[in-house]
Amino acid sequence: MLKDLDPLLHSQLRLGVMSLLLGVDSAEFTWLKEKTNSTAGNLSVQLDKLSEAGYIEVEKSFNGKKPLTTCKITKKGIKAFEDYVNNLKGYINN
Amino acid sequence: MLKDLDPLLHSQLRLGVMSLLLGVDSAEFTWLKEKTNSTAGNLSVQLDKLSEAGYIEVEKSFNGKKPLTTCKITKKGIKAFEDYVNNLKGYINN
DNA sequence: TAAAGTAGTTTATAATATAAACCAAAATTT
DNA sequence: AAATTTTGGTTTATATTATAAACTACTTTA
Repeated sequence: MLKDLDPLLHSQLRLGVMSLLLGVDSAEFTWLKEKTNSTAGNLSVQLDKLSEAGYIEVEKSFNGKKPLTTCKITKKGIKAFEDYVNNLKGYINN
Repeated sequence: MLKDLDPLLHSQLRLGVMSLLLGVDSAEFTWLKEKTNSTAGNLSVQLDKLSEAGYIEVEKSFNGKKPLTTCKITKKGIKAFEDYVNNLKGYINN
């Protein structure tokens, strides 16, 4: 039977962010923005959602005097991603 | 680079319908409703969207005097599904 | 023949995604 | 050195989407 897909991950931009974060130790806002080809506003909102869900950790610091936002996937995020992929397979593997 | 996901397919209910239709010759409205665990209203709307996109064909007939809605995936729908899955793999494989 | 069930559609509302507008500071241009 | 543009974002408004509620039309059952 088809399993429900975590609505937090079933969003192109949030899924893209999570996918990218899985492959790195941590990532900067601007890098994610470039890689996902998203607008800063949209990315900012979606990062907040992932952060509130505990799927990522967002650290806001300064690089000299410029703001620097760094993101890192959490254990919970990795688990959620894996579950999502497993459920998704029910849809796409016939 | 992450490819865009067809927004028509990147919806749990519509993806579920397409997935189910791939495995059968054709399917009745009530069967899809049961399998996807959706409400009739939601299913009706989403079938319309898939139909308008040419991803499925919807045939409305009568079973005796009861309405009977039958759905069938189209070639275009199969292609769109395959493309969607391929693009999705960029997000979930690694 | 009244009530309940079937098979849907239409419309209204809630949720979501996205874009536009904005902010503060830094770097660049004139 | 004052004005303009760029960087790195956030906030807010709007458009899109999903979902639920209400409705239609007909049928079956009590």
